[in-house]
Amino acid sequence: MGRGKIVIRRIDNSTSRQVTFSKRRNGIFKKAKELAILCDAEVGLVIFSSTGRLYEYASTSMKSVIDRYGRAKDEQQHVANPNSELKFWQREAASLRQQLHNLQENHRQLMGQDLSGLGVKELQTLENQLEMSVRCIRTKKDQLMIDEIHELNRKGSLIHQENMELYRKVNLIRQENAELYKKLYETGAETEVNQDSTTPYNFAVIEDANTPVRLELNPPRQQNEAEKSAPPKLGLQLHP
Amino acid sequence: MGRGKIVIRRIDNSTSRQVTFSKRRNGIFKKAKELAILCDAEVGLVIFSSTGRLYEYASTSMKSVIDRYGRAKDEQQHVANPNSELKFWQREAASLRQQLHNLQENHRQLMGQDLSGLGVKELQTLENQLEMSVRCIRTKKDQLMIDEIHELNRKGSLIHQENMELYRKVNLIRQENAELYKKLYETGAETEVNQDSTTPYNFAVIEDANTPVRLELNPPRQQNEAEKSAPPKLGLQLHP
DNA sequence: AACTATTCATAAGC
DNA sequence: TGCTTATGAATAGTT
Repeated sequence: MGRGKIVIRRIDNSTSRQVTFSKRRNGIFKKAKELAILCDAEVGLVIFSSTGRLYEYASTSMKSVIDRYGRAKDEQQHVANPNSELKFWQREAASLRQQLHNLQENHRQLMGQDLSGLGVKELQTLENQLEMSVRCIRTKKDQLMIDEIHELNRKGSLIHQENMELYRKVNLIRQENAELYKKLYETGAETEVNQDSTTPYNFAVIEDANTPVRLELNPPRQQNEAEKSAPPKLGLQLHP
Repeated sequence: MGRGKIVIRRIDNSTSRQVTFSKRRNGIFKKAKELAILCDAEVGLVIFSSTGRLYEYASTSMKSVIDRYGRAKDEQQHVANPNSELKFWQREAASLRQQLHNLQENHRQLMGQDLSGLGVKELQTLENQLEMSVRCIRTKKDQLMIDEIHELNRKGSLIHQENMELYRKVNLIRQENAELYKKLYETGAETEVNQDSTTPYNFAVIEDANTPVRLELNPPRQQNEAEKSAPPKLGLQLHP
C-alpha cells in the first residue's frame, strides 16, 4: 500500500527507515487498539526502535498483560509454583475475572445488546424478566411519588392551619386596632392605619386521595381584600 | 477496508467477533513482523482473545522483550520481589471483587430488586433503559419468528406445489386405470381396483404477508374422496 | 475458507 | 515532522 510495492527487508537508508518506522508504528498501534475494542481482547504491544527508544501500548495495562502472559505460560508448562499463596490469589483473580465476564455478558443482554446467540424462547424469558423489572421499578417509583405527594399534603395542611390561625389573629388585632382608632378619633388625633395585611401563599388540601392521582399546581394568587372570609382553596390539589 | 465502513466498538455477534479477531490478529502479526524487519526494531506482541486464549509474537524472544521492557521501565524490581507480586494479586483480586460487586448491584437493580437507595429520577432512568431493552429484545424475537414463519411458508409452498403435481399424476394414473379396467372388463376378467389414494397433509399459503402477521395453525385433515377437485386450502395461513 | 467491493494504510514526493 | 496522493493491502460482508 503506497506509491509502489516494497519488499520486506531492512530499509538501508536510515532516514526513510525512521520515517517508515514512525508511520508504521502509528499504524500498528491503531490496529492493536481496534483489535482490543472490536474483539474484546487484551492486547499488549512493545516496540523498541532501532535507536533503542521504547514505544508501548496495552489495552489494559502492560503489567496486567505481562503478568497474565507469565501465568498463561506457567499454566502451559504445568510448572507448579511452590508459592501456594501466590497461586491462590492468581486463581482467585482468574475466577473473579471469569465471573465478571459472565456477568458482563448477562448485563449486556439485559441492556438489549449482544442478542445474536439467543433463540426465541430465551428472548421471551429475557423479555418477561425485563417486564417484571419494569413493573417493580414503576411500582417503587409510583410509591415514592405518592409518598412525596402525601408528605407535601401534610405540610400543606399544617401551613394551611397556621394560615387560618394567623387570619384569626389578624382579624382580632384589626378589631383591636379599630377600637383603638375609634378612641383616638374621639380624642381628636388623626393617624393613618394600614388597612392591608399581607396574605401568604396558601394551600387547600383534600387528603383522602389514593392511587392513581392527578396533580395540579396552580400559581399562587395574592389577595388583599376580603380578609374576613375564609382563605380560598387554591394551589396543590389532589383529585381522586 | 472492507465491504463497508465499521465503527470501532465491540462486535456484538460472537461469531463475527471471532472471525474478525482471527483475521485482524493475522493482520497485526504480519504488520509487527514487517515493522521489525523493515525498521530493525525489537517488537513484542501479546494478545489474549476474549475467550482467554494467548497469541504472541516476538521479533527476538518474548523473554528478551519483557526483560528489556522491564529494564527500560526500571521496574523489574516488583517482578523479582515475590512479596510485592503477592500484593499485586491481592490488589488485583480486590479490584475485581469491587467491579463484580458494582456490576452485581447494577444487575440486581436491572432485575427490579434492591431499589431502596434510588430516587424518582434514577428509577425513571432505569425504567427507560429497561423499556429500550425490551424493545430491542422484542424486535429481535419478532424478527426471528417472522423469519421462521417465512421459512415455513416457503417450505409449505413447495410441498403444496408437490401436492398439486401428485394430484395431477394420481388423476392421470386413475384415468389410465379406468381404461385398463374397461378393457379387462370387456375381455371378461374381474379385478378389484383400489379407488383410494392417500392424500398427504397440504398447505395453502398466501405469500405476500408482512409484519405484523397473525398466525393460525389448523390440524391437518385427512381426505379420502373428491380427489378430482383441487386440494382444498387449509393448514398454515397468514393474514396480513 | 474463498471471494470481492471497499475502505484503509502507506510509499513516495514535497 | 506534516500533508498530499496514487496505489497496494487489509478486511467486512457474502457465499
